[in-house]
Amino acid sequence: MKSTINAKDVAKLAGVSQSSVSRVYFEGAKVSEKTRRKVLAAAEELGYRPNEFARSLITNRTKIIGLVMKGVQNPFYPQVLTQFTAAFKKYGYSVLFVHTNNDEIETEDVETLLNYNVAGVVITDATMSLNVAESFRAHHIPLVFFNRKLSSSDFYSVCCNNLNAGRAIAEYLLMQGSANMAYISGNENTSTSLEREKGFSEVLALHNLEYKKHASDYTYGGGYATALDIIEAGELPSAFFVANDIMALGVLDALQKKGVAVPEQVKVIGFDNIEMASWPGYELTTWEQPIEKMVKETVKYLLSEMAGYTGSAQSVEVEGTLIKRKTT
Amino acid sequence: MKSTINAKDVAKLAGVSQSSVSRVYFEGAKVSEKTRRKVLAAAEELGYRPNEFARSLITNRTKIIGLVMKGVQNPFYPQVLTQFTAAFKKYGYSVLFVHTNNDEIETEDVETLLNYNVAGVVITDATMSLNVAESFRAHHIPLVFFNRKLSSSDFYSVCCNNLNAGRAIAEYLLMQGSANMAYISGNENTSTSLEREKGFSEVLALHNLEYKKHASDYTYGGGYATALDIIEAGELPSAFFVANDIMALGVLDALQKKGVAVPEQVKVIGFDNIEMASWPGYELTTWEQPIEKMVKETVKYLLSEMAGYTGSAQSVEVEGTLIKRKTT
DNA sequence: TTCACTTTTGCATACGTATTCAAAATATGA
DNA sequence: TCATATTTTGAATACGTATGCAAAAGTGAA
Repeated sequence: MKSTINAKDVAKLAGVSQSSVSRVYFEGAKVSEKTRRKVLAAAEELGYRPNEFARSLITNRTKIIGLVMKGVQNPFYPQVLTQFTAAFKKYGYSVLFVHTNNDEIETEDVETLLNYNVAGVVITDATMSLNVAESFRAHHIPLVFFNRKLSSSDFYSVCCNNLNAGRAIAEYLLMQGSANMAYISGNENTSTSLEREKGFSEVLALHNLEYKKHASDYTYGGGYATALDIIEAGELPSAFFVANDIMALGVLDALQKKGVAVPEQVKVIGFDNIEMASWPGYELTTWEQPIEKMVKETVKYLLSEMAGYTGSAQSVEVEGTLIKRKTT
Repeated sequence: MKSTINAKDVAKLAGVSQSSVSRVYFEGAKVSEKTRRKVLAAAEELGYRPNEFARSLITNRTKIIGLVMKGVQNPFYPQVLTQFTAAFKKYGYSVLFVHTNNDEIETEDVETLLNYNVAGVVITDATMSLNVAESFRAHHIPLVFFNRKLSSSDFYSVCCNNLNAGRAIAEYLLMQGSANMAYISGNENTSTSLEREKGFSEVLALHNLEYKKHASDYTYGGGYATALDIIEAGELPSAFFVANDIMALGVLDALQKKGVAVPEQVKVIGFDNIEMASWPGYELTTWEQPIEKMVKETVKYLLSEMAGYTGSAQSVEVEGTLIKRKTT
């Protein structure tokens, strides 16, 4: 089998010109039904597939989306990854996966994205300096911050409505009769953690209630250690709002270890609704992030920007839902 | 900023030919130190980066590795994904992520990999028909099955030594005084589940011991349901060997729900050593798969095949380690 | 200096596709 | 039927790079 069958080969066999072959494979080009059939038959016979690199070279466009991710320890993100790949596949786009250890995407990875001239970029977990974000803009590469906002917010971002979620959670806990609450935060420089807290504190303030804030880091270990500290300091509240599920699981395990009854002594509510939250061992009440919708919004924007770049910025917020289980 | 600065632009500014610019960026080409400096200075000034697509078009090679994955619900695999991206990055390769829902990779995804003329392919979770695997061979694209073996084993595979692991686990449980054991399998057509069982049963047979096999599916829910069935049928053994950790966690939760004491009444041992196995709520004894080594072996093979294709097949088995915790 | 030899450079070309433009084919209308 | 409008086609070219080949530049010995 010859490894490189090109449009010219197909053209010869089909008895048409290379241009016609090209047109058959180019979305929206005009070809008569007759030549289309001839070309497809010849292509089938030869096992022809258009060379993506030649295409990209001449169109200066690609069908590759760069997806930047950091925290794969949190099961929420792998799920995001697969949903994105599935969603993009529908439109013929493939995903170039970029993993960063640091919070901020490394220059090397930025170069990769630029070298491959990706059609668009999704940043999930990680952050990106303003400089770098601007350089994508200069190249007219659309960019979406997924579940994060850049402080200078003239970039597009898609989030769950964290403010409303925080409010609803506070109201729910109040309704359940909790008065002495605590918030266990994620990494403190993330917009998600800050906004969840903001909504939460707003509502408590309306009821003239104080709450204690404990800084943590969005990891299981962090949640576990933080809860242990709180218990040992004798500062147990009547309810914990934990900034994400994986931390909340750590909190639950710490409570269990210390023999604190959930939800009788302490209520716990998480955020994300990862699969593990529904496990019989946990049955965690939580706030569901509507991943499908968020992904859909992201893809919609990227597709429209790829069709015609505007660089428009917006902060899209999708509403989530409270999932009541056994920890409240 | 002009979006497309090419080698000719750099050449003009540096006062050399386009070929010289090309040679500066081509690994192993000969350029004098003087022109190299001139070119790099000019490139820096213009913000030049070589166009990957033009490169790939002419060299007929790429720096893209296709990574095919199915089960992201099992935390083992996201970890594998990040380790691969990190390892490949060192050598300048990027990862094209392909997610498949079915066990077998879909034709559409195969086409994607071929269209992008990937330099190599890693199949982790999924399987691939012999036909498809052969077509990669026909294109001289090296292929590694990671943690899986194809039945017709003339393709390269890298696994943990599952046979030895199964043996060691049986011996360990025997030493702990268990006699009446049960194996909870993963998907039954996977080489991993079969080989783990084979080693396990070998050793038990040597001691003239029977064991009960329960078919399950490598998911938490599967482990949970299977264990519940066993308990309700009154068939509780003195020890469970569970084919992976995520299932073992389900088993532990089922046992806890039914008030079965672990390890007093039943011992449980898993496989993989995912992060959650070490959580205080579980403390699962398990078998550690040496991911780093497995990844390293895979990358080593792919790099050598990319340097010069041989299509050689081998079944590499890396030894794992028993991690003793509180469930045995 | 001259000559032989090695290294470096530039020219020209090729990779496989999309796209412009003019020519050819086809459809339309009277 | 012919003349005109419309659609389809093919030839030629461009995209940005790598590379074979020959010319140029550099090196070293005598």
